[in-house]
Amino acid sequence: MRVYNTYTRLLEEFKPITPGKVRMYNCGPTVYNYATIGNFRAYIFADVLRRSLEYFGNEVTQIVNITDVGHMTSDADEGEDKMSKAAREQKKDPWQIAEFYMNAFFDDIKTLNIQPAQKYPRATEHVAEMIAIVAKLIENGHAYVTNGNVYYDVSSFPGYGRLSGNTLEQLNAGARIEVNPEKRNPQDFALWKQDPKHIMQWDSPWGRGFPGWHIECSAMSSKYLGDQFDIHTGGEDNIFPHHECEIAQSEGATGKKPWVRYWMHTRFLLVNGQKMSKSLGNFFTLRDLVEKGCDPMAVRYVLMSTHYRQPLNFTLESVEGARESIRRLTDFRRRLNDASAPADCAALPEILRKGKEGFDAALAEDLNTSAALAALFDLVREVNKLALSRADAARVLALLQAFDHVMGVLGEVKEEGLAAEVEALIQERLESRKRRDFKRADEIRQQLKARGIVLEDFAGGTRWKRE
RNA sequence: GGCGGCGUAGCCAAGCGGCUAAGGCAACGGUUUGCAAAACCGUCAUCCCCGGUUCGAAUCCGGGCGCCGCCUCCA
Repeated sequence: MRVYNTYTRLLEEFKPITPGKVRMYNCGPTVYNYATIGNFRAYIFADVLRRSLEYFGNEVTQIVNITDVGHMTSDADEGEDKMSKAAREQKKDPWQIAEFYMNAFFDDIKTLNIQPAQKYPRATEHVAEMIAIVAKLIENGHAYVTNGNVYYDVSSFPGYGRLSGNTLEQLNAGARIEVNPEKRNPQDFALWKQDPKHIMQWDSPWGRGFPGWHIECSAMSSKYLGDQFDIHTGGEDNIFPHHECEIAQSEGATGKKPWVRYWMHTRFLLVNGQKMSKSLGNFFTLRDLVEKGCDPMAVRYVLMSTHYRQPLNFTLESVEGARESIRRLTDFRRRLNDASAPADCAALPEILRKGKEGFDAALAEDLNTSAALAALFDLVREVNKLALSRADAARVLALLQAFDHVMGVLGEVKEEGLAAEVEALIQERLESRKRRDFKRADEIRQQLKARGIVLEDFAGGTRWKRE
């Protein structure tokens, strides 16, 4: 498998530190609001990556953090942090806000068929670990204390800027930041802050305060994955400053390099070709889409079917298309039940082999999900031309399920029953057709259609599906 | 101003120097069907614009135009 590493800007052969075992950290949600489909693009990418690694035979330990300490909002918001702002607006305390939106997040990932990570550590439960790293950084000469605040001294870490492609000089030149006289360099970032107005506070060796933006990921990743691990993912907006600072913290504290072997970042999502924003009216949470009648699996399909390093243009039309694509696949699967050829099809093994080869090769090339889907649809078309035996159908089904372990859009085969009355009608219709009483047959089909049951006749009888 | 990326059919989207530019959706024709549905076959793109490099460019280079991300901690 090859993956694109943001750090080296190269496609690299993926080799986990421990063969067959992958340790992965995904930047998770800040739980001050519902996650948007833009956020979910990143989470679904992480999910498909994890599923692909498993598909290729790896055991994956996946950690997703829950940021339940406030990050600051934009400058325009006058520096109020996101948690406090939500708390004020909703007249709740920040802890309640975090609890509420964390649960909403768990509901949403279930709706999107995202496999649960092994652990979802919460920042507020790891403040002691953060303090330990900050202390270590001070001891190692990477951080300094002023007025109860602790800052990271970026000039002490020569690699600062490597991930994002910035240099300190460039950052200085473009700086629109005001000089904070407490800081040695304008780019120094806070590891621990004091502010009596802040609602969430903890005791520390430097006084009562709260942790800086970036320290939680350094603390929680090393706690659950060790001082060095394989993959770290996030949205492209995390590259700088968040991940840049994390590297400086973790490598500065442990002295071990590289902290992370492969950095993988998802590109942003656009809606109707534009940045998602409330003023443009193209701002969607998963719940917004479900309310509009979008099938969550179709949303998942849209989000996973574009390569993760391409901008994804999300449109309601594309969700509709995705729903039809899924239907083509589920119809295909359903039809396998009716396979009844007396002998195995000689052409099938080669078609399956080619399909799997194409699918695997696409995934192995930096998770090219679009190409993987193309290989799957090619296979579907070829198989649709064949007359399959029961054993053939089982072979196709097994492969389809293996593919869906990665895609996660088809779900389990549901053994759904029908009401006895409906069964009776279908039976009656079969008999009507035998008598060539097509009037009655069509009447029954109309009747069932009104109840959301679609009938399809084929050589071996009649099959049904729900609309 | 600095750094990075994108622009391929009505829509979504692969391809990143060389077979007829993948795949899905939609649309339209046909085969099949009692009628349907599903399925199958067919039709549907000179790859944003202009110039250049090359035997050969959607793919590389230069210049436009459009869109997107980042450029920090602040209270």
